[in-house]
Amino acid sequence: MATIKDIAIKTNLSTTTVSLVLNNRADNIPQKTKDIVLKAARDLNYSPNQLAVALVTKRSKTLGLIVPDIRNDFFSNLAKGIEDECRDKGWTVFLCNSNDMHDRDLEYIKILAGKGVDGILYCMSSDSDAKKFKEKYELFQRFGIKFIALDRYFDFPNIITARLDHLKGGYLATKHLIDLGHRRIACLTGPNNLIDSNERLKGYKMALKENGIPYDPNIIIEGNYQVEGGLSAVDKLVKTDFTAIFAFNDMMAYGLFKGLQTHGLFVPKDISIVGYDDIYLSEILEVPLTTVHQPVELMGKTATNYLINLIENEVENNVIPTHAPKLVVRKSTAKLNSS
Amino acid sequence: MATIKDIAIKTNLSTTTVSLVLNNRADNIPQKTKDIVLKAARDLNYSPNQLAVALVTKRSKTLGLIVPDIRNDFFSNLAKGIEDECRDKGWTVFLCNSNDMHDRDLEYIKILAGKGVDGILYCMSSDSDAKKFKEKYELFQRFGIKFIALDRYFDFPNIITARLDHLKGGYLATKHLIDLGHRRIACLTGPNNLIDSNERLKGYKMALKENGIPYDPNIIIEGNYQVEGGLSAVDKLVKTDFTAIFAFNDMMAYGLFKGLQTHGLFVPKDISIVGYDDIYLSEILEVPLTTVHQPVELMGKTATNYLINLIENEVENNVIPTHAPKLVVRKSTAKLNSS
DNA sequence: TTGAAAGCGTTACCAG
DNA sequence: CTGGTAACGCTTTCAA
Repeated sequence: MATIKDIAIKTNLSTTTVSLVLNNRADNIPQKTKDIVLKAARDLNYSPNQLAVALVTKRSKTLGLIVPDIRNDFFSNLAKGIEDECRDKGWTVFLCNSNDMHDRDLEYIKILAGKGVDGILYCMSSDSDAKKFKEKYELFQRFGIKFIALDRYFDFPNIITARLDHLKGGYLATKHLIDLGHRRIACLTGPNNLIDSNERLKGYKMALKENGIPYDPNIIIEGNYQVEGGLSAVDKLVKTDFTAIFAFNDMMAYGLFKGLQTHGLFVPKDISIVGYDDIYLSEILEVPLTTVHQPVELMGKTATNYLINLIENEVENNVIPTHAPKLVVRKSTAKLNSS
Repeated sequence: MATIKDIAIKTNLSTTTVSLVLNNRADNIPQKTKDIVLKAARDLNYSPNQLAVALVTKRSKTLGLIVPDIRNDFFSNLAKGIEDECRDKGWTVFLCNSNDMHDRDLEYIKILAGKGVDGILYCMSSDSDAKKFKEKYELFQRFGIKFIALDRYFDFPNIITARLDHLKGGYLATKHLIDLGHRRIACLTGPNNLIDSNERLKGYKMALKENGIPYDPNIIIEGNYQVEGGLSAVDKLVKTDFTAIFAFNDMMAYGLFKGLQTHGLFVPKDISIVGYDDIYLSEILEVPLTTVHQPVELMGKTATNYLINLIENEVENNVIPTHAPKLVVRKSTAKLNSS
C-alpha cells in the first residue's frame, strides 16, 4: 500500500504538502502543485491508512454496535438502518453480539474502546437491571465514549435513548379492538421485567380507561414472546369470556391462532387478534395478522445520525424524537358479533 | 485513557519494560518488576490502544464482513457464527451491507482496506458475474487482503471458498420424495444465474437418474425465492400430473402450500412438498414443512476460524470442508397414494 | 535486567 | 507557498 511518503518522494514535495492537498486544506497551494499530487496519488493507488489518521486525529469515524443477537429480526433490522446511515456518512460499524449477557456487554464496551470507536449504539442485554445498566453507563463514562441506548434503557440523567413508542403502540392496538366493539379484550404480554412490555400494557390500560372499560387482571397473561407462549395461553383464556386478544408480539399471536384453532375457535369470526412487530410472516399467514408495525430500521438510522452529529459537533442538539408505531389492519380482527 | 507512558512514569520504568511485561514477553524481568507494572496498569485502568498496536504491528485483529443484506435470515445467521468465532479468538468484525450491488462491494473492500482489516469474509452481491467477481478478486490482491468467498463464488484459481453442499441438499430432498414413491416430482428452482440453485438442480437430476426416473423440463419452473413465486408456480403446475414438488427455498414452499390450497389440493395428502433452508417459520406452520437444513452459522464459524488461521500462520493449511446440509422430515411429505 | 531510540502513517504546528 | 519536525501510542531492535 502506497503511503503519503511515497507520494512525497515521487513528487519531490514534502509530506505536509501532500497531506494538505489530499485533505483539501490546500488553500494556499497553486492548482498546478495540487494536480501533481493528485495525479501521483492516483498513479500509486493511494488510500489513506485510517489507523494512522485515527491515531493522530483522535477520531476513527467508527462506531460500535452491541446487540443481544443479530439473528433476531428486530436487531438485524436495527443493524441495517445503522449501517446504512454509517455508510452514507462515511463511517463504519463494528458488530457485537452480547447473547443477552451483561458480562459480554461490559467486555465489548472495553474492546470497542480499545479499538478506538468514537461512539457506541447500545442495546442492552435482557438480563440487565438498573444496577447493571449503571455499571455499563459508568464504563462508557470512564472511556469517554458517547453512546445511545437503543429501545432498552433505564432512566438515568444524561442517558440518550432512541425509543419506540410502545405506549402508543399498545394504545393503538387496543383502541382498534374497542372500535370494533370488543370490551372483553385479553392481553398476552411479554416478560414483566421488560420495559417495552410494560409500556404496551400501559397503552392498553389507557385505551380501556378512556372508553370506560374496566381493567380485569384475570384476562392478562404474562407471555414469553415465543409461539409456544401463545399456544399455552389459550388453555387459560378459553375459560373466560374474552372476545379479542392483544398479543405483545406476532410470534405469540401466531401461537394463539393455532391454539384457538384446536379449540374450534376461529379468527376473526370468534376471536379477534392483534399482534405486535409486523414480522415478515404476518402478512402471508393463513389469516393475515392485524398488527403494530415499528419503524425499527428508521430508528437505527436516526440514532446513528444523532450519534455521529453528537460526536462531530460535541453538542447535544436536542432529544431524539420517539418513533411512533403504526397499526396495520389486516384480516385477524373483525367487528364483535359480526358472525 | 491511560497510556503505556503513564504507567512508565508512575513506575519509574521505561515504556519498553512496561510493554514487555504487558505483552508477556518479559522472560528476563523479575517477578517483582512485573508485579509493579501490572499493578500500575490495573490502577490506571490501562487498556492498550489497538490503533497504535495495529499501526506498528501491521495487524489489527479485525475482519470485515460483506453481505448483501443483514436483514436476511441467511446472512444474519452467517454473521452470528462469524462474530462468535471472532470473539472467541479476540478478534473483531466490521459489518457491511452491499445491498446486492457490485459497486458497493468494491467500495467496501476499499474502505475496509483503509481501516486496516487483516481479512475479509465476503459474500458477493447477487448482481455479480464472473467478470465483476474477478474485478473484486484483483482488488483484494492489490490490497494484499486475504478473503474467503462465502457460499457464492466463481471458480478461479486460488480462491478460498466456504461452501454449502447444495448438490447434496438437492439430492437428499429429491431422494426423500422418491423413497416415498413419487416419480412425478416437480421442481421450483431459484434464479437460474445463482450457483446454489444450479447445484440443487444437479442434485435433483442426480437422484432422478439414479432411480431411473426421466428428467422432464416441463415440471421444472424457475422461481425467485419469494412467496409469490410459489403462488404463481401453482397455476402452471396444476395442469400437469405432478404428485410432489421440491421448492428451492422455504418461502416458495409456503407460497406453493397456499396456492395448492386455493386449488383444493392438500399437503401432504394430494401433494408432497419439500422446502430448503429450514427457516424458523417452517417448524411451526399449519403443516410443518419437510425441508433441508443448512449449517449456515457453523459455516460462518469455520470460515472465520480458517481465515484467522490463514492470517496468523500465513499458510493455507488445507481446504475448508464443505458443509453438508441435512434433511429435516416433518409433515409436508407423505407416501404416494397414502390417501 | 533495563532503557534509548527508531519507526508505523498520519496530521498539525510553526518557520521560512 | 512549502517544508521540517513533533506528536499520536505502541513495538522492537540494539546497547548498556
